[in-house]
Amino acid sequence: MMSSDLLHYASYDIAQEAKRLLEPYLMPRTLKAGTLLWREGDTDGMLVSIVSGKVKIFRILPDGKEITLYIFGDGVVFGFMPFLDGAPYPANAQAVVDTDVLAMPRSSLLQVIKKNPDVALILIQHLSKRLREAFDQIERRSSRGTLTKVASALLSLLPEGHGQRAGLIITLPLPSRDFASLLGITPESFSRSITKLAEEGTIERMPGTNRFHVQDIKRLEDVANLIVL
Amino acid sequence: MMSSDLLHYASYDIAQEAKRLLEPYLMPRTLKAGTLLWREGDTDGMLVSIVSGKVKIFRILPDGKEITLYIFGDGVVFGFMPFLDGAPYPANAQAVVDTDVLAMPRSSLLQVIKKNPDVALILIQHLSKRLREAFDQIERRSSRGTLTKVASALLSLLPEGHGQRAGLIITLPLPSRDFASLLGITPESFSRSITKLAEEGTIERMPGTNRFHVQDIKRLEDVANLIVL
DNA sequence: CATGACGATTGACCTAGGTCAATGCATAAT
DNA sequence: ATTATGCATTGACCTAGGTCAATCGTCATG
Repeated sequence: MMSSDLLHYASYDIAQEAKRLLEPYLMPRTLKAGTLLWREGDTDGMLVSIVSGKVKIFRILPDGKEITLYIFGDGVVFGFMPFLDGAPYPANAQAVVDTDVLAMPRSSLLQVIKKNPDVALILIQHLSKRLREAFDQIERRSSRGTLTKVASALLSLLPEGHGQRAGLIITLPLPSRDFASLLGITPESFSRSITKLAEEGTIERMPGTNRFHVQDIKRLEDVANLIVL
Repeated sequence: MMSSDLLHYASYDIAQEAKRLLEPYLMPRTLKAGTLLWREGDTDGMLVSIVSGKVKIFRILPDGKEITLYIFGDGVVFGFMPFLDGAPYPANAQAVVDTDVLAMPRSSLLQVIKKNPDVALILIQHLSKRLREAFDQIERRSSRGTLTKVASALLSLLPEGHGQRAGLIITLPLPSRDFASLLGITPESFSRSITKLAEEGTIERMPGTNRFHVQDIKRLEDVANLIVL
């Protein structure tokens, strides 16, 4: 089963704890939209904690297409992989909007780990989480049916307890083009799926915004779960 | 760029070191082909080191299709994720052939980690490796062109220094059906790609075996690299 | 207001590859 | 030897969805 953390915000204590430990070494820095933090293959980089903004982790295929692995949002800590196993960054990182971060150079991180082994445990948990998310990505990209992908993606964006909340409004945290890429589909396909959902009354577009009003959440869940018949 | 470790054998010191540390706690066990080591969602399991055999890590989609995430071979250590972050196993594990393993129950692993923090570092390296491989999977499944996938998969199975070795023989380590699933394609598509490669003289079938003779390695590399023109 | 620019949307088209079904080819079982 | 079983292969078919191109909105700029 997919846990469907499509967008990544730091949820809980792990990130907090990590930040507390690392704080003394973190340096504030502002990244203009479009800035590359590092490229796939780079061996030198930094550990980053996002204060506000969004960073996209992606790969470029030989034919030039890019595939988005993650979109990281406020509070997420990342960029530590090369420190852990010595191998280069496995993907590119780019700020998709103006982004404020706290950053720490390679050397400092190694110091901290030596001094405080607990940091290692925290990193392990981060890695585990990433790995689980990667599995979800694989599943997402392998399962067929764009409609399904879109529906489940929308569901994952619903605010907290969607028991029968009044405000069943979904806000895309990204331009739909980028969102589509995160789902491994084209913007056109994304749009078509939205149109289909709108036509059958499951959701309603809110023109001029990246928002949708959910009319029939039960139906949306059905579509997401591939209930064929 | 993909590192293309399609099949996973323990390559280097990490696994050795891990095994040395864990040895006292490991119990030999034999798994008949088809045995499930654990299911996705299980919270209780074990850490496993393969002595001989193969284990498939896979997920089942809601529609019943299964997607193969890894095939682990001799020497690989795996199954530790739930211990690290407390969450359940993210996928199923099944022996695909009769397999001899050394296994360690959950409780023991926790003890060892407490006693010897270095183990944590080793686990980190394992996790990093897995994560990188997962990215490769994502890339593999996202890139289009079955021919490309098959060609690069075959290349990754070539024995060591394929400078201009005499024996350019590729042996599929799995029935082609399973191999196809690892590539995220159907057995039929796999077969078709092989046929195409054979027709153009790039490889030659060796009937009755899971083997192929590579005639034109340069060409094979070109195909793998998507060199369109 | 007019113009441009950028993204979302829609339509028309086309193809890669999944599905289903038939056939072949081996080894295993009787 | 003969049948049975299981997988690989091939063929025919069909569709999801990628690609390309045209249109439409919306917002920013002069």
